[in-house]
Amino acid sequence: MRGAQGDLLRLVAAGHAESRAELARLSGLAASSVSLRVEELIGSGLLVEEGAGTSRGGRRPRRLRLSPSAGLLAVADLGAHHARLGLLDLSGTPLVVEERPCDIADGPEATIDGMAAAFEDLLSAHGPPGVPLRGVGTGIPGPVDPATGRVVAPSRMPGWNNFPVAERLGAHFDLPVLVENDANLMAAGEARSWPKCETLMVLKAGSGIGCGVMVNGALHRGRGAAGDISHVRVRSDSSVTCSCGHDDCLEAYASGAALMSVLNEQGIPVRRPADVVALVEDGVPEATALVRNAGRLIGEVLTVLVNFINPDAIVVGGSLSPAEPLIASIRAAVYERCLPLATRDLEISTSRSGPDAALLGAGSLLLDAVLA
Amino acid sequence: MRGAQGDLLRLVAAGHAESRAELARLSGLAASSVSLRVEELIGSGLLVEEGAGTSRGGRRPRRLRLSPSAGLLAVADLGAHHARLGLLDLSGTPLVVEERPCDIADGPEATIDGMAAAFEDLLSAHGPPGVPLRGVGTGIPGPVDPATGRVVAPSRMPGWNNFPVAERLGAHFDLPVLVENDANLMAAGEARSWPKCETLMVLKAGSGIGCGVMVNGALHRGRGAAGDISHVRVRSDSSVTCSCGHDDCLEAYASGAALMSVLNEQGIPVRRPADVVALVEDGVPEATALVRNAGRLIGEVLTVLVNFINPDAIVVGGSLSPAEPLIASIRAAVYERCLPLATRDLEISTSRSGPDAALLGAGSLLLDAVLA
DNA sequence: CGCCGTATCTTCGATTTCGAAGGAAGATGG
DNA sequence: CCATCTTCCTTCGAAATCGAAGATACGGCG
Repeated sequence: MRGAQGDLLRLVAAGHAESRAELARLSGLAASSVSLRVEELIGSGLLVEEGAGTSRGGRRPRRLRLSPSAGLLAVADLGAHHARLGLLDLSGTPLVVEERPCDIADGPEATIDGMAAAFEDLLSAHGPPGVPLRGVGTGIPGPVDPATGRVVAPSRMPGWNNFPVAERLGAHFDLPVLVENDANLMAAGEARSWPKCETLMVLKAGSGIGCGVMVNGALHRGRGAAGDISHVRVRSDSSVTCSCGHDDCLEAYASGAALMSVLNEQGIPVRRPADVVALVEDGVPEATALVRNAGRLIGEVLTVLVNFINPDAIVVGGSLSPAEPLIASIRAAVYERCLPLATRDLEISTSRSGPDAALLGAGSLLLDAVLA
Repeated sequence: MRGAQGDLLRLVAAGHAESRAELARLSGLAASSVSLRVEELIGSGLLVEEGAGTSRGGRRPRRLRLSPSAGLLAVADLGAHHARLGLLDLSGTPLVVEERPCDIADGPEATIDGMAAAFEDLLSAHGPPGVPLRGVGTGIPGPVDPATGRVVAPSRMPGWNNFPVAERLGAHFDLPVLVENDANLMAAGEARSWPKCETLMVLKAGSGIGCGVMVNGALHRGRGAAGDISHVRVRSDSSVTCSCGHDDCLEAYASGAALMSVLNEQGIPVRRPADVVALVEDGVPEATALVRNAGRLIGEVLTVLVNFINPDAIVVGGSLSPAEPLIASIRAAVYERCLPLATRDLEISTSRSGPDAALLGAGSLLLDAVLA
């Protein structure tokens, strides 16, 4: 499962290639070599041949797929008050996804151990017998040092600073382990649905505000905090001090948490970002105005980044993203203020991958580790 | 000169490898294959063996260099009122560099044809006989569509909009042609001096403000305008309308042109950005205050980008960059406002490649086209 | 229907690449 | 000064890869 052999598997698993001919084109190998190796992979039970594809004017290709028994990945997306967990096959297709309550305030040990136990539950309940688990991974709602798998200076995860999540998770499974920021996972997940995008920005608007960037098919990590936009200073009349110690951070005005706190002060009770969305859909003017303002502020920040990075698309996800005024005012700000060249073919839209985007992203990134 | 053979040449030319052993390590090929191919390349006169390198504990490597007769590149960096031109060998080392007056207001045809003539002059005066020209390239002080080599909506190049620079230049030389934004070229040039940087931002502060980004050793182009920061809205008391039609663009406050126009209004005559630098060095308070303010505004914009991209270094170049207060106030703004994780090992400094950075960058990018 | 063009996949000899072993040249350390 | 270690480079048989030619399968067209 290493080297060039892995490259072929990766191309099939990632959905880039479906036939020997496509593999030859994408891998750069000669068609004959591809055939040989595919035969080996089929022999070892990792690939299966499955019917025929559609003709492109000549003989129909024989479709290749990863064998369902090639392996499983256990992935999670940790939120503040709940975790989404799933089992994927090696091609990233979910077998099961479920949501469990879980409080990161319980501390890292309990949370990670609980996650490991939940993975075991899922495996025994839904894992086909004889199919090996090949990797585990999770998203974290805070900055993660990619090299060490540690949480670094999270603003909304008390007790987690510097905790070695990857190590703890790896203690339960002797397998490749992935620990990554949640917005980054969303970006990796969405990227599979935007195959023609060289540069993709994914904004996660939930309790917090996060952002992930894919450049040329790879996640841009920088030194670990890349994609952070929550502590950018915004233009504002009033002056609010953010938990980071600076004034007028985007997060202090436009995050779900900020919106909820304002609404609660106004006597409108909300407990989760989804409640805010519901209020907007019910036409509650206070909520709509707040969301619209949040979108404008986020959009103004994106303005700078769009001019600079020239993404092909911006995907807005997260629990606040179903609120129409949010994305509308983001669009307005970006299209009004950015350079024509940057916005000419820029698409700004909601998720194509749906609520499991982060889990899919974890699968996609884990695959690289598994097939290394 | 194609394929794997070219990869070895490229590694030597780019300065990444100096011996067969290094080539083997970096190319992934077996040492024996490298030896074979290097022998061929020496046989065909493209590589030469030159003395011995320094030992790393064992036998000394036999140093490899590109043959001086392997070829030449003719490169230029077009400014508003002058052009820098040079001849490089294939390893990017300059043979000659000279500056000529030249006015882009004369229009694209005259400017490009003049450049071609200047290249011919340089070749006949300084080109070693028998050494073939293998590529030509130039930097443009405006946005360039990388696919077509056309100038796109330049703000300070009247008459150039949509002009096919690459085509016009290619009409004079039947060779690979490179046309690229000047800040992008600077970024590519600096990257050679910052080998350990995965992500590098280069800010060009001259008459205009430009920026180039290198990600994982490659120039990030986006859809052509990537790196543009001049039309970002800045926080300001007054309100100035920029040539782009929006209010309070960075360029309208912090570009060399903007500083010069303010100084001239104050009765302090300046004609070039270098004059502003001279005033600052002479301690003229009006100039110093202006430059300091420009640095603060630029720094505030960089703040957003640093949090987002997490570069390993920011290089400040351009004709305004020798002014100490500029870089000092950029540093102050970035270090004060950015996330600790993003600034922890961030270096902000002036050019390591000197005034020829853009020419070196053109050489570096051209090499890829020549050895393709 | 049979022929042609096209695309996919396989066969097989020629070529390239690998990698283990060994020679060459220098550093290190008694 | 000599044994030993490290690194660099080459040699040569084994193995992987290529690529041209052919076999297979499909759509379209007269």
